[in-house]
Amino acid sequence: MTSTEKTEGKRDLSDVMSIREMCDAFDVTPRTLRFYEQKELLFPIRQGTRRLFTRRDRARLKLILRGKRFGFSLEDIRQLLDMYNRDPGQQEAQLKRTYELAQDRLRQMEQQRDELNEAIADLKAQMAWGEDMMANLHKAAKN
Amino acid sequence: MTSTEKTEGKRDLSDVMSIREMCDAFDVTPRTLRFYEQKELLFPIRQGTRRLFTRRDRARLKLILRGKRFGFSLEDIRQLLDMYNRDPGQQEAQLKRTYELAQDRLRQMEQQRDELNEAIADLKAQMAWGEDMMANLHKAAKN
DNA sequence: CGTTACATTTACGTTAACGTAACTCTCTCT
DNA sequence: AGAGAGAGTTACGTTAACGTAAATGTAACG
Repeated sequence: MTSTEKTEGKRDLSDVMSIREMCDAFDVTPRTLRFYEQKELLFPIRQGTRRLFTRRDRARLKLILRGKRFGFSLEDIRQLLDMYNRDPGQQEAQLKRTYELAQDRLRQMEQQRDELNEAIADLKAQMAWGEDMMANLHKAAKN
Repeated sequence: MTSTEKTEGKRDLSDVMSIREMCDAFDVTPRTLRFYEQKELLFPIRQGTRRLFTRRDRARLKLILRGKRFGFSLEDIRQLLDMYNRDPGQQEAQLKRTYELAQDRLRQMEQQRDELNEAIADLKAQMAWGEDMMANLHKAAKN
């Protein structure tokens, strides 16, 4: 008991970051961290009124930011994160579900990329047309 | 005068579409057309209270929808459209300006595509990792 | 003339992810 | 004790492109 209290106490008090340290470390604003807490994406402990972000919070934040880069919404991310910390039993089904979500997202992203490529090609074509127009305008001006 | 009135009258009354015809032809909702009118992207004439969309409106709508595919905002599109119908004189500067905007947009789109490709690659890597996890879970279950 | 079928106007609602006041609280330094 | 630095809370603001509801109009059909 005493040893457990001691080690946990050590972990909680030493391996902890203030809101500003978090902002500097992850390049986010305080507002963002508070927002994520409100959305139940992070659960910093409180020292009086101050937030103290644990190792666990930092791990979650890393995943959150990665998820955002993948284009997942915060709500999607919250659900995924929840799955991994609830019911530490049936890991398999959860992993599978995550994998499927990732597959869906991957398909969306690839389709989006394809559409973007199409649009890029179209726009390039239009621009070539525009170059012609400009060239002709110059010729017309010379005549 | 009389001939002008006659021809213009013919054009305006025959070559004109109702709001529903427009919706069917361009696959948009009435709300969208009214919204575009309010935003000064379209200028349908009025028969009493009804809107009548002219050939010119249809041409503009085509450009609007194309612009949207390119990711331009309606406000951007309005400005571009305005340039082409105002001051039919200095076409050159306007064309150049449009061309530059298109170039900017093109760069944005290409960058966006690149970022998307990066994210896709990352996500694929993560998924491969997920597959490993699942495989290991199965092995662990068998032992 | 009643009803059906569209059209129109007006104006508030939606969504995501924070930004931005405005004000309070708590320390710490001097 | 005064002052300034940071943290915290509350709550409204932002942006784009329409959606949607409510009330009203009007044209044609039977």
